[in-house]
Amino acid sequence: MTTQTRHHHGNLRPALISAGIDILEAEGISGLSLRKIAVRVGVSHAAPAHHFDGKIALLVAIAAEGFLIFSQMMEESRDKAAADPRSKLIGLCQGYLGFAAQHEALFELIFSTDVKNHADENLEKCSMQAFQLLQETCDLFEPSPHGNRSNAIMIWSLVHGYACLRANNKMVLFENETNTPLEMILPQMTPKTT
Amino acid sequence: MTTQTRHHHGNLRPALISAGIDILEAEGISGLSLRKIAVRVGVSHAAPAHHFDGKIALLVAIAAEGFLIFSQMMEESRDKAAADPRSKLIGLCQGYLGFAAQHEALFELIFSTDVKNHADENLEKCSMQAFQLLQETCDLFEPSPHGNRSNAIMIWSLVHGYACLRANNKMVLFENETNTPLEMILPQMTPKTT
DNA sequence: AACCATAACTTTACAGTGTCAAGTTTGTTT
DNA sequence: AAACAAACTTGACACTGTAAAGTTATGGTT
Repeated sequence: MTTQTRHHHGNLRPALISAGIDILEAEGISGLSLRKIAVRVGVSHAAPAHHFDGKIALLVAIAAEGFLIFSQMMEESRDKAAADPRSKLIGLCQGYLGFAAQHEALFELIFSTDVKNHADENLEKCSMQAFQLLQETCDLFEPSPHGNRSNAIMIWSLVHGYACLRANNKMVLFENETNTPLEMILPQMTPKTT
Repeated sequence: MTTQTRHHHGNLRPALISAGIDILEAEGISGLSLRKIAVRVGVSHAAPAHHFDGKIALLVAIAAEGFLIFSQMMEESRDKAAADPRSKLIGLCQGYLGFAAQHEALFELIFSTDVKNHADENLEKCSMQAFQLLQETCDLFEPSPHGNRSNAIMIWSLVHGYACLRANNKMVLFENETNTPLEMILPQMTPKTT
């Protein structure tokens, strides 16, 4: 009941995830260690082991949280956009790119091999939710003649690749077109008329 | 002149790079350590320090080598394709995807933050060469109304994103369309008539 | 109220990592 | 033959993740 220092932290699991995100954003993936997280939360270096089955499991939990922020930014940006399908899609993609730019390390983490190779139910749920947003926004358009979902695959690939290449500074190869807006590279698709 | 064990290895630098690639392909990025590389080459754990300024510098050298393989696969695949522009482009992109699939860890490395944040002349040269291939293949088509290079930006983003998402098994979300061929998502562009 | 089982956390220890400083061997130059 | 620089080794250090064993708090039962 009192707020004095207790032997039991009491809320350690979420605190570790939150501290992990902080360190991640400040120092990048390579600067993130279990022991640093433990110090920041004010707990012994072995404490995380009682809440996460190894470092990767903590990374996965952080990644799940990352997917939530990811979804949130995409949804918010889409909702702010005008009502027509193309504006909605561009808004969503701007959210995608915004997340990649503002949460560089987190973006790297959620698509990292470490995380992908560690099956986790909650992570699966959170990542599905993010891609569901993309899917349903693509569904505002007529399906491609090539198949129901090839629009979504194309858009997703396009915006993801664009985000990666921008993060890698590869776009500087294209001189001063560094900020090529989405409008230029998003292909024309026909909105549904329903 | 003799082949007996010498104190001096004599060819250590390239040997370290080569061993590094081997371990990388076998165990992934997280399994790659300087000491493992040293052991595999049959040299002391501190030997690499005399040829590379720290681990990252060795990773960068490996990445440069990776970009060479990358270019080689794209070029080979493009040259095997039919003569028309679209076939050439699809061939090149198949090389791109083939590299990402067959050299998963190397693909991850060459686009990693560690490597990108370490300026290196040779790496710059090798990566430029890879993207030059993509650029010149896109130049077989009429430039987009949005600008000279927006075709290349679009194609590059598209194929890179597609490669990443496939590597991350995210395509399973799209049921059995896992192997959606490039033809379906590559947009139509008008070949030059020269 | 006393007790105890269990969860939460600490302490200690260990193997593996990258890096540095100091030594040894080899090859080359003079 | 001597001197010197390059190539490599040895030993040490701080940091990492993980495991085992010990300590402290919590909640429930009687």
